[in-house]
Amino acid sequence: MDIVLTPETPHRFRIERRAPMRVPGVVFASEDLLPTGGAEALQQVVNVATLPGIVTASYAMPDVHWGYGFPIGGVAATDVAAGGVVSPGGVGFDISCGVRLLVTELAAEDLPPVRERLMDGLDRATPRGMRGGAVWRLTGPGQLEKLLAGGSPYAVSQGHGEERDLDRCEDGGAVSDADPGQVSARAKERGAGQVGSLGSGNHFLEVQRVAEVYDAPAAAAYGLRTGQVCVMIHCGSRGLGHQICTDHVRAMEADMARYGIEVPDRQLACAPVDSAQGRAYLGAMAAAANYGRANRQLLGDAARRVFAGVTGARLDLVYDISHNLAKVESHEVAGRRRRLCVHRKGATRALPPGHPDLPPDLRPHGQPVLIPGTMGTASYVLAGVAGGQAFFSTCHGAGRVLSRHAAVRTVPGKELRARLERQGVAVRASSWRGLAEETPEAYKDVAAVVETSEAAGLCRRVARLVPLGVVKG
DNA sequence: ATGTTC
Repeated sequence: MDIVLTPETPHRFRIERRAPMRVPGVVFASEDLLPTGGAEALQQVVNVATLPGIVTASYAMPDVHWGYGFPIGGVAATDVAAGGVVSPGGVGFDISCGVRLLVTELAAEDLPPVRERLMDGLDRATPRGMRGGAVWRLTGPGQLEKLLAGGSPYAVSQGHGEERDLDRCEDGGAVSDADPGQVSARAKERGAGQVGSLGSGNHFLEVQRVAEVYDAPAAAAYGLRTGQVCVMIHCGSRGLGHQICTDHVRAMEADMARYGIEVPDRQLACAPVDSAQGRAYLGAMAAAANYGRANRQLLGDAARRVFAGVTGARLDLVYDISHNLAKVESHEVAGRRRRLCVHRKGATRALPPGHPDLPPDLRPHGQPVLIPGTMGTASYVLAGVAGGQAFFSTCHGAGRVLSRHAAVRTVPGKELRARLERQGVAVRASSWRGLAEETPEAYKDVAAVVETSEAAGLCRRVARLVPLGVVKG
C-alpha cells in the first residue's frame, strides 16, 4: 500500500492509522532525511504499529533505515498490562550494542609526537575482526554466568576498571533482571571467548578531539572541554547476543499462534511481556545487555592501560549507553502511569534534566547521549531534554544509505585509508573490505541527523568530536 | 550486527 506522510512540523511526519495498524506512525525527519528508494523502512514503521499492546505511536528517528522486522531507528512501547508484546526484532541481533566515551587530560596539540605509538598500542590491545581473541580469558567455573548476571560491576570487581566507572554507566553497568538460565549453551559457547573484543562492521575504537562545544555547562559537567583528547568505543554483545536473538525469534515464531498473535511480517515474531516466552526472552536479553556493557568495560580498560603506558594520561569515563535494548519503564500515557516495554532499536534513551535515574552531578543537564559518527567525519555528545517525545528517545548514529555490497564498489579499502590519513586520521584496519564497507558515502550526514533530532525536540547538542585515529573492527 | 548460509 502507498504510505502517505503528512507533515506535522518541518521535522515530524505522521502516518495515519489504518487497519491493521493500532496506532499511527510518527517519523522524525527533515524532507532531506526521509527514507527513499522503496521506503521499506516506512513499511516497517507501519508493520510495528500493528503489534499487540502498542501505545501512542510507532516512531522512527531521523537516522531510520531498513532493519530486521523493526526499522533501525525505531522506537515502540507496549502496555504490559494490556497484553503488550516484546519482540526480539525490536531490539536487534546486536543486543545492547552501544557506545562508551572516555576523556583524557591530554590536549590534542600534544598528541602528534605520540600518536603513532598510541595507535599501535591500541591496535595491539583491541581484539577485533575475524581473528578472534579477547581481552579477558574467562577461566573459573561459572565465570560467564557471573558476568551475564553482573555486567560491568562484575568486571570491575575482577580488576577490570575503576569503581567510579560504574557511576557513569546506564543502569550502573548492569540490569538486575538478567536470567543466564535462558541463554542457550550455544550462545554461551560463542560468547565465552569474546569478552573484550570489538567485533566488525560499524564497530570501532576512535581517538578523537573535542572540536566544538554547544552547551558549555553540560559539557563541563560531562567532563568535556574544547581541544581535549577522548576515546570512543562502539561495540555490542558479539556472537552471544546474536545467538540469543536467533534462539528466541525461532521459539516465538513457533509459539505465536498459541498466544493468538498475528503479525504482518514473520520477522516481527513476539510474545506477551507477561508470558513464559516473553519473560524468557527478556531474561536472556538482559544477560546479553550485561555482556555488552562488560565488553565495553573491558575494551575501555585496555585502552586506559595503553594511554597510561604511552602518554601517562588517565582516561575518565563520560558515559556508557546502549542503543539496542528493550526496557520495562514507567511512562504516562493518556494521563495514566503505565508499565511499558519500550523497544529502542538503533535509538538511544535520552532522560531529561532532573530525572532521578541520573547521577546527581549530571542530573541538572540531562542524560549524556553518545552518537558514533561515520568513520572520518564526526561524532556527537547530546543531552536528553524535557518533553518526553518517543518515550525519551533520540537518534543513535548516521544511518546507512548504501548496502555493504554497494559501499565496497565505491572505493577500494587501501584508497580509503590513504584518503583518511590525508585528512589527518590514523587508520588501523582489521580488513580492507571491512574498511571500505564503512566508507562515509555509505551513510547519511551525521550532522544533519543530530541537527534534525535537536530541531524535532528529541535532544540537544552538547559537543562535536572529530577523529584523530580509528581502530576499525 | 553475525564462527557474513542450518
